[in-house]
Amino acid sequence: MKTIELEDDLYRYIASQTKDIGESASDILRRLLDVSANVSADLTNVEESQPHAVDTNSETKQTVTKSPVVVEEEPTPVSAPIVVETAVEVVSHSTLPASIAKLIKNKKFKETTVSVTKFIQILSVLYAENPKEFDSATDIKGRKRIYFAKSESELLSAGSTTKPRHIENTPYWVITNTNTGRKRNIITQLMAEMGYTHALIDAVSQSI
Amino acid sequence: MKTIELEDDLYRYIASQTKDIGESASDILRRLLDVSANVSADLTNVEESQPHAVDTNSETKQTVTKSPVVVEEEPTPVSAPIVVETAVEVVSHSTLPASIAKLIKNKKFKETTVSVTKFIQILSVLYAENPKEFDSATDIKGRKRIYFAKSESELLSAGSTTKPRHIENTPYWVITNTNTGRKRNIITQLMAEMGYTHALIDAVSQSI
DNA sequence: GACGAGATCGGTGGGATTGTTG
DNA sequence: ACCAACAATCCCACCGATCTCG
Repeated sequence: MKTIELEDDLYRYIASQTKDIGESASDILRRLLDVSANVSADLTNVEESQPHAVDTNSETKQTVTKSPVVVEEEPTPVSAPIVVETAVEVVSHSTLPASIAKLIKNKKFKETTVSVTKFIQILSVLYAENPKEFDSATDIKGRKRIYFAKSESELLSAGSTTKPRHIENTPYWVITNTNTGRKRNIITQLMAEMGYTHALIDAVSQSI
Repeated sequence: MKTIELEDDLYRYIASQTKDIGESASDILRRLLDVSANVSADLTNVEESQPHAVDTNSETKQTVTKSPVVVEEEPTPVSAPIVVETAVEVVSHSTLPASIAKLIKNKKFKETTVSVTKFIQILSVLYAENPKEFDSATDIKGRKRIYFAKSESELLSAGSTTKPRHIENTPYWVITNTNTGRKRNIITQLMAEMGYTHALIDAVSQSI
């Protein structure tokens, strides 16, 4: 066995070409490159685990902060009205404000109890505000999963049950199978990389 | 960067497809698979500059071209973001600065809190700066462990739980299971043997 | 691949701390 | 016995995704 390095996007592309569950990198590449296998054994290493440790779960810490940004609450019509679909609620058509500062003050937004919905909306607005910065900040990722991608399949292939969701009015998809604490983390990391101020970042994270 | 394992013959086949001297595995595979590089390359300028994304109406221009991956867009009632295809693309190698002096001033680098990450990056750049000197300096070692080797297994066999890591864009692997102090030591010893000035060595060690 | 959301808890990686050696 | 240098155990914070609950 030999080891080679691949840039992340290339790796994801290759992974996404998996046809059979459990295929190795070699299997996939052989198919793509049309190179037939030689007849020899290939072993797969199994990782062993460590005894576990104490669990301190601090992913969800609540600190109430006031948003430092003073903005008008008036919802500004954005070019594209977005459709919020919920099984429970009645809200169907809403218009997202043009800036996050406004979004998090928006009445409809604040009334939402479903954090995934807020999560997606925040991302949508962040993209609208600055597509380029958003673009380059989407490389944030967890230990195994990637958080953003331009296709559902890319996210699916980097983890199991990631529950990808499309971000409205955006070429991006996000992972959704996370607790609220992690959703806040993702927003925090993303905004930090996009260059937002600490204060605004806090306010937005808090709003989920 | 991601690492994958390939069966030997497949590896040899891919290596044999090298067209330009010094091509990386990614370069070769991109050509063979017809996957273009994404332009992102976050070569964050050393001398600062993160636009504070407060202002909105900036142009929405998409420049990232994607691989053959199918992007499934959800039908939106209104005009979806337009993806402009670009032919231009160059960057494919590492996004690290070319010299340690720059590396330790780099914003992204300084923001990193994980010392292992910085450790690896420093080594990667040191190698890039002077592979030959680096080469001959890698013989430094501890009482039982060796610190550098060209393969993971070599390091594993010279100690228990050494947590070897591959140094990007380099044929080397390093030991990682050390406290920060020792990481500094290793850098210090290495750079000393490579002939760097005391001042620079200090600055770099300090930066971890 | 079809119920969705997300808290809970098992897993893992970082590296300070503690044990070991000359 | 003590000290400095080194090794690697082990605790903690972070991350993933299963599983509970509405």
